[in-house]
Amino acid sequence: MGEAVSQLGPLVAVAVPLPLAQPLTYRLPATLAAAARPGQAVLVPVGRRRLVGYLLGPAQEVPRVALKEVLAILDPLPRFDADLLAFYRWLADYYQHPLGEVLQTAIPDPPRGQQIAQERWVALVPEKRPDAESPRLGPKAAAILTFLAEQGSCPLRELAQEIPQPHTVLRRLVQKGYVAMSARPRPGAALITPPLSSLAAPPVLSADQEQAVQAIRAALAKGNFTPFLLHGVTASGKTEVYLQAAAAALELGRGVLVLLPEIALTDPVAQAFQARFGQRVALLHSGLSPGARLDQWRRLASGEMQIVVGARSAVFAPVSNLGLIVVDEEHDPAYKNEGGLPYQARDAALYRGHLTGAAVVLGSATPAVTTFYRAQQGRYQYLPLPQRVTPQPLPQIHLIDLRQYREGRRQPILAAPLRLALHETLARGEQALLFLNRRGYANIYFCLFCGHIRQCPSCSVTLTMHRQQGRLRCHYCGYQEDIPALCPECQSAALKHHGLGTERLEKEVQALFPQARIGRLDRDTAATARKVRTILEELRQHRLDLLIGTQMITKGHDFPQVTLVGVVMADLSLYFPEYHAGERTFQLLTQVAGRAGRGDNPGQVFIQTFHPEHPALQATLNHAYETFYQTELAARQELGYPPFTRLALLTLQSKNAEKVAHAATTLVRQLQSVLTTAGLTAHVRILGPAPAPRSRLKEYYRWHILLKSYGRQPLATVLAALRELATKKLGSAVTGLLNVDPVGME
DNA sequence: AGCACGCCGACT
DNA sequence: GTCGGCGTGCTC
Repeated sequence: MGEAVSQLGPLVAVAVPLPLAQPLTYRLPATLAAAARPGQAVLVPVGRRRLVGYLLGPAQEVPRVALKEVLAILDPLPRFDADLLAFYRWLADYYQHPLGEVLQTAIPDPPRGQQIAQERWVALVPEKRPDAESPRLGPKAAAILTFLAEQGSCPLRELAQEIPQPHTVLRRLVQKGYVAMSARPRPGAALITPPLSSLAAPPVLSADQEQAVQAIRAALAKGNFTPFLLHGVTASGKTEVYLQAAAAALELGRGVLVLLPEIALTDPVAQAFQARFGQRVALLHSGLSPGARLDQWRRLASGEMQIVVGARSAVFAPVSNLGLIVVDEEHDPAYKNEGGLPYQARDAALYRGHLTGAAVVLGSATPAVTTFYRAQQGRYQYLPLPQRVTPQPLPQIHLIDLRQYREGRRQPILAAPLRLALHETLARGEQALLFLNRRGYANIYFCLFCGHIRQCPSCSVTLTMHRQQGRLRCHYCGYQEDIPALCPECQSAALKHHGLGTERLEKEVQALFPQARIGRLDRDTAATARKVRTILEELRQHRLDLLIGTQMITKGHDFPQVTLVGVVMADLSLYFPEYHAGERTFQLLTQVAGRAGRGDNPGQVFIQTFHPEHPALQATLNHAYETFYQTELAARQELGYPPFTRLALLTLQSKNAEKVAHAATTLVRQLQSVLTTAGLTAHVRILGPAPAPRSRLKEYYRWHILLKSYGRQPLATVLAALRELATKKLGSAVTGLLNVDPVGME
């Protein structure tokens, strides 16, 4: 990144991974001054701890604070330059998160959480054991001593996992001399180099592709921020446009950032980039160790590699002289990070492009409503790719109204038309996919006698029955128990299950088609990426006739012999607690439907639903993106949802039910008065407080406050005030989580 | 986020 | 007098 020699004085600002609004100030010892550069990882003392922080720049003396010294520079190569820092600062501001935590999320070296260069260890002092003479010890003190006697010395962290909140007691044990505390360094991570591959030549472009490439080329030549929407149906050749745009950027000496919703070494887009550009491509995939990830960063930052391909966190990568950003499948919800820093990688990519004057290409067959709206407004250049580059027609889609296919009093899992189509497909020796977005056997287990429904003890959800494992499991916190033989409430044996998951679907379909070779792909059968590949490979080699699966099957590559796709229950995703459940359903179904007929034989898609009239389903039926978009946009306007408003969702949580409820009510009142004083009552609406859809999760009671804002600035004002209120006035037992531009409402 | 300090009720 | 639970406040 060609860092100029910095003029760092004796005082420096360092961002540390703590929820602090401001960086901390340190003295730079003379021995380090010459080597110090902004962006370097440094080791600093914070309280009694030592943390890895990042050097931001020069600082002023802090009144009434005795400054400590930077202990070491951990790596001479800066992790970021001034441009990247500006981007990180914007993220911190936009998502209302401390800069130190943004850096922690963005930069690979401290991989996660509090990566402390040294950790505190505890051990018994051998010559000093409590005996009959000693004062009596409490149960917690005794537990600590027993634990240490068994474990020998161990990190304080491990002790705290076993014995919660040991600090007060430990302090006294140390004072008495029974326990000793010390600091030990942590081991580092090894470096791994990525594989190389031979380079492929570009194919000839269609007229539409050519036009798209020319438009992007023109933007690159100007060097201004230019956003594009590349709207192309499945198999319309988006990847080739990305590749040639990347080649154009490289010719101009500019770097390329490619984001994919998920990434594995086998990802077709990732492979295409490697095949075309070889060693110039850094792959940031989930399988990399922290050390290997850092190695890729170094090569990018030094300019040795000019292209990075990765999942959402690659948006933070230090590409030098960034000129082109590609966000493939820009509508995909995987771009939204939940937990930690809840950022939207696609939105962040747009802002990064704005900062560095890059062309930003958002590609999708089913663009997010928000994205398409901006293209319609002329804020993004619209690049349509309406033709498939392969000769196959789009698959024929049938909606099955489940209400019309009851058989007596029973509702069959597969209605007659789908059963028939499956039968014919299998008889022809072709393959089929069945999609059901819920795993397990059944999702409710209850007592016919007293009505008791098995629920998770820590969450307000029903337990899902997993019959093969003989367990009831919570899909939110991982709690599990044996399937009870008798009702735990009334001891009755009249226990019954209800609802449908992939495990039961597999069993029922196998009973219908005893000869068929059936596979299942969900998180139960394919916990690892390798297992996913194995199952998909079996399908490709036609060692399976039928594959049943959750969303995981929507993301595979081409399966030329799959000619039938069945969606078993489209309604599952239609009624999620999300303002864009309709959009998600449309995107999901279009993607699933695209799995049918990728080879020589035409494809058929059957979608089972109780609501065939729903606009999202009608639009899927007719391959009518724009019709769907118009309906959805009108609904969003009516209800005041994005793109017409900006949302921020505040979740308050606590193990104490009364305290959260009280804190939520108080906070809403305070926010209302903030609105009134700021004169923003017309611009921002506060909805709630209301119990969250999952009102209890992992033992926490949860309340929601939703902010709806017309315009970006009013929301920023309120969020700044909110941060102030939330850090001071929530009460100790209540924590607040802020999600700017939330996707789900869970 | 940790981690320390200090207040206060419970118990020897 | 200790022990230990819990709330409060700080970290350069």
